[in-house]
Amino acid sequence: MTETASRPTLEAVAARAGVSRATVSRVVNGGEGVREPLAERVRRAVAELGYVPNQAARSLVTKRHDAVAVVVAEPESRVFADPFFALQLRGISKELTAHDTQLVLLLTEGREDHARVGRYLAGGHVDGALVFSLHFDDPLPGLIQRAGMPVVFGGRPGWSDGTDEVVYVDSDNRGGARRAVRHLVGLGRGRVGHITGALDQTSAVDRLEGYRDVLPDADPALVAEGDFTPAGGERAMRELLDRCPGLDAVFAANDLTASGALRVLRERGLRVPDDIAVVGFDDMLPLAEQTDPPLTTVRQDIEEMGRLMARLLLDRLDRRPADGTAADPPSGVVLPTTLVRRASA
Amino acid sequence: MTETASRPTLEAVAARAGVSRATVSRVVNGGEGVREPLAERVRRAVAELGYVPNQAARSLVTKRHDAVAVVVAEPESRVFADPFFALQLRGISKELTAHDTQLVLLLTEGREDHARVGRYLAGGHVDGALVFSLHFDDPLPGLIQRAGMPVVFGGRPGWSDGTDEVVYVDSDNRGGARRAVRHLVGLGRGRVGHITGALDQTSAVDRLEGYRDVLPDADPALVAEGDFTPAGGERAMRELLDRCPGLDAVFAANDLTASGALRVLRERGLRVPDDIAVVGFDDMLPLAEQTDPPLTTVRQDIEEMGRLMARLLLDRLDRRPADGTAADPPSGVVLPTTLVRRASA
DNA sequence: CGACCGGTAGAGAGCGCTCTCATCCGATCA
DNA sequence: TGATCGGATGAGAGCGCTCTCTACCGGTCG
Repeated sequence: MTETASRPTLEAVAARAGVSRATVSRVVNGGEGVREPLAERVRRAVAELGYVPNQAARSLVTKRHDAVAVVVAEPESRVFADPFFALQLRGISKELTAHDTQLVLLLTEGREDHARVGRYLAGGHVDGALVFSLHFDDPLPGLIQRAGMPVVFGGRPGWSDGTDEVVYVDSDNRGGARRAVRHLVGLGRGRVGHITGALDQTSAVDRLEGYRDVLPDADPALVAEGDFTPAGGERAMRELLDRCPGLDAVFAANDLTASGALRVLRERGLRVPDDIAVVGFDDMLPLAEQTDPPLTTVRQDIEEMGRLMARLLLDRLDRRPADGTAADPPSGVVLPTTLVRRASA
Repeated sequence: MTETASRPTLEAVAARAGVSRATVSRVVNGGEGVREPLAERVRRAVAELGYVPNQAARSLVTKRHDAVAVVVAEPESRVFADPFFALQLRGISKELTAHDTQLVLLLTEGREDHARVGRYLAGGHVDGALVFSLHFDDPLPGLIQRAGMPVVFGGRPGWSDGTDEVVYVDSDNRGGARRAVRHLVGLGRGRVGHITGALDQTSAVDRLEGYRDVLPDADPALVAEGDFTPAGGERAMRELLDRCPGLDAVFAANDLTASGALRVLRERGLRVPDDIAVVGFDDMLPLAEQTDPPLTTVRQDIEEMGRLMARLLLDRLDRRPADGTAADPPSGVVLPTTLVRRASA
C-alpha cells in the first residue's frame, strides 16, 4: 500500500495555523470576522498545504452544489451535428464560469434515459437545470419542471402549463420569418414558397406563422413540410417545384434546409437568385457562406441565447431563499433576429 | 416559511421499513446479503417515499464521484463551431452514460481559466478527466496530468513526457493523409500541393508528414500553411496558385480548409476536379457534401474516438485500486481513417 | 472602578451516507 | 442434544465540512 498523501483537510490547516476549524472555514469562505494577522496565518497554511475544500462535504451541509445541469434531449442525432447547440453551450458556459458554477451535461438518447435524468436531478447534484426542449411530445421538460427544481428552457416549450410559470429564452422566430418573407416580397417576388421545419417544434411552427403573417392569402400549395435537414429540404423543394409553376422565391426554415433546396435547384438548372430567390434561417457558418450562391439568411445570436439562459437561471437560484418582494424575473425572453444579405436573395 | 418537504433520507426509509440504516444501504447498493422478504420491504419503502440517495453524502465517504470532467481548451472559438468536437462529446456521453457516470464539461477560455480548472479537479468533484489538448504550447494538459488524476487525452498531446505515461486516442492522421495523397497521385496528378492545418497541433503536423511520406521529393513550394479555417484555406490556395504553375491537385488539411480553397478555385475560373483535384480531411457533414463539387475527403470515426476515450478512462478508474497484474491498458490508441470519394477528386 | 457591549475565536453538533464490527439467529455436525 | 459455524442484521463510528452557540477579550460608559 503506497502511502497516498491524501488531500489535506480543514483540520490539518487548522492545526498548522494553530487555530480552530471554524476559523479556517471562515477565512476560506470570504474571511469575514477574522482579524488580519490570524487570517494571514491561515492563508499561509492553506497555501503551504495546498488545501482545497472538499465539495462533497461542503454540499452535504450547505445543500448547494454550485453546479447546474444542461439537459439536451437528442432523439435524433441531428441536434448534435448542429453548431446551433454548440454555440448555445458556449454562451452558457461563459456565463456559468463567470459565476463559479459548473456545467454538468446530460445528453439523453431516448425515452429510456428519462428515468436516469430524473434520478440524477433528484439526487441533488445540481442547483438547477437548463433544458432544451425540442419536441412537443417530449415528456422530459414536464418531468423536470415538476421535479421542483429551478429550470430555464431553451426555446419556447411546446406545451403550455397553465399552473406553472415557464421560464424560457427563445429567438424571435416569427419576427425573423416575417423579415425574410418581406425581403423576398420586397424583391418583387410574387410567388414565395416556404419549406417548413419539423412541425413538432415550436421554432418551426413560429417560422411558418411568420410566413403566414406576411402572406396570409398565399396558396397552401406554396408550403411544403421539411424537417430541418438537407434531405428534407431537397424533398420539399422538389414538391414545391412540381406543384407550383411560377415559383420565384423560397423561404427555408433553416440553412440546412436551404442547402438541400439549393442543390435541387442547381440540379434542375434553375439559377439562384435569378430564377428563384432563396432565404434561410440561422446564419449557420460556415455553411451559409459556403453554399452556391452564399445564402441570404436570418441571423440569431445563438451564443447570447445561451448566456441569457444561464443568467436567468442564476437569478432564480439566488432569489429562491430571498424575500419575495422584488419584481419577478421575466418568464420568457425573446431575442431579436436580423437579416443577413448574401447572394441568394 | 413554507414547510418544504425535504428529500427523504436513508433514516426515513429505514424507519418506514422497520429495519436499520445499514440494511437499507445494502439494498440500495445492490442488495447483497439481505434476505428477500426484508429486501422487498425496503424496496417498497424506497418507492413509497421516493427516496434517492444523496450523492454528496455518499461521495464524502466513498471518495468516488461517478463523474468525469471533459476539459476543452478553446483558445480560439473555432473549436466550437466545429462539429468535430460535438461528435466526440456525443461518443463520450454515450459511453459514460452506459456506466452511470456523469459528464462535467469544463470549457476554458484562456490562460486565466487554468487555475479554475486546476482547482476544480483538485476539489474532488470528479474521478478522472478527458482532455482535449489542441496546441503544443498549452500548459493545461501538463497541469492536469500532474494533478495525479487519471487522464485520457483526445488527440496525441504535443509534448512528450518521458516520465509519465500519456494515454490518448487519436485518429490515424498520417495514414489518412497518405491515403489522400496516394489517391491524387493514382489519379495521375503530377503536381500535388498541400495546405496544412495549424502547425502547432499534432494533427496538422501528422497530416503534413503523411503528405511527405508519399511525396518525399515534392517541391517545398507545394506546401502552404493554413490554419484549419476556410479563410486560411483561401489564403493558402492563392499562394499555391500564384507560385506553382501547373498545380493539378491539392490535399487540404481539413474540410473547412478545402472549402476555402474551392472558393478561390471557383473565383479564378478553375474547374474542379478537371483542372485541379481537391481532397479534404474529416468528412465533416453537411459541409463535405454541400461544397461545389462535393468533397472527396478522409473520414475518421469521430464519435468512436470519443467513446474510446471514455472507455479507456473508465478502465483506469476501475483498475486504480486493483492488483497490478493484468496487462496495462494501451497508452495510445489510433483509429483508422478511410477515404470517401465524391466529386472533387 | 465595575457592569456592559460588540466583536472575535473556539467548541460541538450535525449533514446523510458507508462500512466495519459485534451480535444474533437458525442450521449443521459430532 | 449441545457446541459450532456461517450468514443476515444492527449499532456506531466517522467522512470533511458549516454553522450555531458559547466563551472570551478589550474597550467603553455610567
